[in-house]
Amino acid sequence: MDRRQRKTRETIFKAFIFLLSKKNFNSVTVGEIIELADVGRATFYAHFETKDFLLKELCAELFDHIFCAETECDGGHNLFHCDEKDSVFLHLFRHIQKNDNNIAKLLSSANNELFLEYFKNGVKGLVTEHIQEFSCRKPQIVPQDFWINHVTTTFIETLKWWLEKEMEQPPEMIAEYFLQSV
Amino acid sequence: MDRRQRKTRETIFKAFIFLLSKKNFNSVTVGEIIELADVGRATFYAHFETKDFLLKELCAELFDHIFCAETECDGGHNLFHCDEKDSVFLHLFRHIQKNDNNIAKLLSSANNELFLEYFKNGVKGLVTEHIQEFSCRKPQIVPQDFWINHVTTTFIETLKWWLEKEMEQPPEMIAEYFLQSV
DNA sequence: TTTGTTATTGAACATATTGTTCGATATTAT
DNA sequence: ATAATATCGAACAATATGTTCAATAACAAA
Repeated sequence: MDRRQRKTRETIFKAFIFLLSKKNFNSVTVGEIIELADVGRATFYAHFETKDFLLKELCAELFDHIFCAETECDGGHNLFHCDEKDSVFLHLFRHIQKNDNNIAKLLSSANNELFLEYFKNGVKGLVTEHIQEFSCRKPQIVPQDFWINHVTTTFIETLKWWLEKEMEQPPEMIAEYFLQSV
Repeated sequence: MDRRQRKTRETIFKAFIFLLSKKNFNSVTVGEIIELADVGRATFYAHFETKDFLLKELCAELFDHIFCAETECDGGHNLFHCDEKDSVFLHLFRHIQKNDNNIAKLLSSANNELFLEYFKNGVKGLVTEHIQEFSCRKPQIVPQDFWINHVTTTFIETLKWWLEKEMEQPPEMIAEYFLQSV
């Protein structure tokens, strides 16, 4: 990809993230974004069809690499499975707390619903792969897809609760809360 | 309240609900609402400051009366406590399935996030009042507000799951799913 | 019924936002 | 150097927002 493209793409993302931390998605206008990013109007629309597409691509950039880490289970960069004793979910909590790339910031912004909805898809994939670790606690009567959904949303809601508390608890404790309540 | 006011207020709500069932909140315009409701532009703004206020007042009208039913525990209209054996939550599931006032329709529309967020506040109140019924299952280590939040969101997510399945299961079964998984 | 009050109307209005177009300019890769 | 391409900026039509105002209709109380 052209360096110019990469640059404008990044500055637009940066401006967008900043504005999302100030106000909610609906009231952020394209005009504000391009003014803050200092790019031409035509340039914006050359990159993103609409504001909604901008959001989708931002989500993809933020979350996608997190949820495909199992496949590349080789080097030291792997977030998951590096320590057999620790659960995948503890690693996720840790990774979010490190706050490398604005994830925690966005997940706890006024628009958290927006991002959490996207985030949920990734978590659901993880849960589905690790569902056997929870199957012993599953009540007989509930269907499997209900159970997967329940474990997933319990993770999400645990995370939301943690973010609202401004992550004052250590990730180990939060992971324990999650595991205990499910 | 003036009959004229009540009438236009209702027709605006009706038009709004119809449009929300067709497309998402952001793409519904004031122009569409007043055209469908057949009221003047000035009339709309005499009733509602903005589209967001319209949404809030609609939520209030739909949900508020449901969540203060405990106080008026006298006549046969009472949704809760009429049968000591049944839980408050089973009654809620039943009431939603009856679908008197578009609640199920809106909760399962493309905008369900919008309404469920509002709905959640009411459920949280109910859960808080009935939390002792769940306290025996509460893990020791989790704080009380975490536990209340968990029970609440489990209810909400159970409801969402049910709505996605188009309420094919009887409310008794859903209430059982909910009670078992929490 | 009459009278004073209030809600609605419709049209016009300024303002803001969206998404597109196009020629000129600057940057990149070969 | 040259060809391709990204950006610019300004203008543009189309749409949406929210306000204003005088005329009209519906209401409540006498």
